[in-house]
Amino acid sequence: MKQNTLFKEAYNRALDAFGATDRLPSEPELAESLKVSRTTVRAVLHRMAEAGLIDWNQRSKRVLRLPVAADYFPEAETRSAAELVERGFMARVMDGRIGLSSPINEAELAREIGVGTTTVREFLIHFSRYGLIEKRRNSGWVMVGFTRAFALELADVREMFELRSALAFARLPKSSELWKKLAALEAEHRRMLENIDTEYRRFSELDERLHRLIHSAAENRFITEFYDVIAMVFHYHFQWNKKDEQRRNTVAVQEHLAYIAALQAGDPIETELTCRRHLRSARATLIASTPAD
Amino acid sequence: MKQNTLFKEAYNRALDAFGATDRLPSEPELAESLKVSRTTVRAVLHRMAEAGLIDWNQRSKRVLRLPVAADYFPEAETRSAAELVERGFMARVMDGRIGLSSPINEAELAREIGVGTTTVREFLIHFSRYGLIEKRRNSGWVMVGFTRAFALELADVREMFELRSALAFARLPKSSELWKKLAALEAEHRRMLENIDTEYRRFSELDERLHRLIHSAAENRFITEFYDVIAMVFHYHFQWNKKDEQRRNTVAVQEHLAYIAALQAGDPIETELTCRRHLRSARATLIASTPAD
DNA sequence: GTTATGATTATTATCGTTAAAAGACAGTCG
DNA sequence: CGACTGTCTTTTAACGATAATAATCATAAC
Repeated sequence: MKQNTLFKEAYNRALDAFGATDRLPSEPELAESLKVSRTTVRAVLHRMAEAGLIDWNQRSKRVLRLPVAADYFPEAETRSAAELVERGFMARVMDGRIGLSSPINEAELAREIGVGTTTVREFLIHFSRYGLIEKRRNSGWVMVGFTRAFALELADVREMFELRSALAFARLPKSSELWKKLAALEAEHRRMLENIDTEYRRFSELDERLHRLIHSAAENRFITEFYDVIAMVFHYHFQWNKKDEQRRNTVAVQEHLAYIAALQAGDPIETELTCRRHLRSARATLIASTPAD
Repeated sequence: MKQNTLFKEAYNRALDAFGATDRLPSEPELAESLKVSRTTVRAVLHRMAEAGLIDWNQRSKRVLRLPVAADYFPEAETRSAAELVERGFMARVMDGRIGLSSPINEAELAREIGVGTTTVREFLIHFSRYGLIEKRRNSGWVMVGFTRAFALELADVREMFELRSALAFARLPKSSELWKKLAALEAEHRRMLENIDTEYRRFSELDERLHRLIHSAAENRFITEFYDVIAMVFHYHFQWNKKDEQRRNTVAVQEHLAYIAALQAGDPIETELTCRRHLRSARATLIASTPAD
């Protein structure tokens, strides 16, 4: 049966929002801020009243006491079956329990993760869009990606898309919101470079934000969505290949800064040059950590 | 419950293969040729024996009589629930019952098509990879594609990919198998042009084969897979927009021939020119039939 | 008269179950 | 001895059922 994880998660977030105010807002307002339906909001309010946190009578929702740690639901109970499957699957990919050409067994995964087979199946169908796993009719799934060929093909498309996006970015009117975001990212890069010895592990997150920002200039859903594939592959790649990480990331931050400067100058030639240079090292890093075919 | 559609379909195909020979091959051989497991082959043989078609005793499978129409299972019973859903959904998109920003109701679709909700759900998850429908959390799906913006974004990526593939094609060594396939397609184009008045409806199929051939030169799974999206959109577009079809297709065949000639000449400049010209008209046709935003 | 509430209805997320189909294994036939 | 068969085990495909959640609608409060 479906677990009320959404309710529990919303309840926890609602507790976080118990601020200075001694009255809670209306149901529709709460629904809006918690991003859930009114039905769930009402369930949350009922529980708060039961727990003696508020005195709830129609429109009046008076705060009786502030929440303490014991009022929160354990975080584990706030994860839907679908999330459990995703985490469980990814963990298995990362630690190698699911490796290249491993067969993937729906029932076994479901049992281990503790969810129904349907949920696992739906996750795999969805995940197959990234091209890393494939299905054989009336038989199981196999991991096919993470080969060198896969990485090369991914890198090729990435370069095509990013170059186009970067040139579109350079052409943006100076009034665009994206320039402000770029400036903010530039500042973050500089801060990171100053403390690179301690900060270099945060690079992969910064990298994703910069590339997504640039891709957003293309205003093309196919390009934007393709970045999901890249992000996933790089995310897992970064988890694997820790060798030389600090040096690689330092170089990458510098490449980013040159790239950002070229964009800000609106110089297409320099943009193309710095973009290519950065993507070339990203490609090399990725390729180096894939098994040879 | 799962229906034995695979068995029925394999049985029908096995009947088709009842040739001159009076003995059927071994189980593993049958399994190989029918592309099913031995389990299914044995079910087929059991049924054939019951129907008096063969005398089956261990390795001996003697043909007693040739199959007649009544021996076949009705075609409707050979379609899996998943296929039913796909056809049912597509039919609804084409005849407009599911239109732009229509909400899509899993339970309702399932009831109408006569399958379980899970099957519909899995189809929708899979189909969502084409970017035409989107899901809202804990709520239904909506049709979002087939807008002008979607068409423009699709056309942009298509041009990027096809240009790259075409240039790769032009660079292929003359020994490549792909040149033979291209020559065969060229001949088909010429034949079609001669009888364009009667043949023009077959163009869309020819178009897909040519473009898939060209894309295959890129040897990139992301490019190849992207053509699935294009093919689907064009397929449905061709179903809708019958206006002016003969004239459009005549022009397109001529553009194809020029494009093919440029490829065969191995001339990159001319390839790019003819490729762009053809894609420009394809884009115009597509855009013209999408609703303005 | 607008916005909020309470009650009701519709729809999704997820599970457990079962027939179909695939796969494994030991024994048998040529 | 190697391929084939019969039997048994494992796994997928698909269904129906139910709690959670969203959506709707009439009424009440401001």
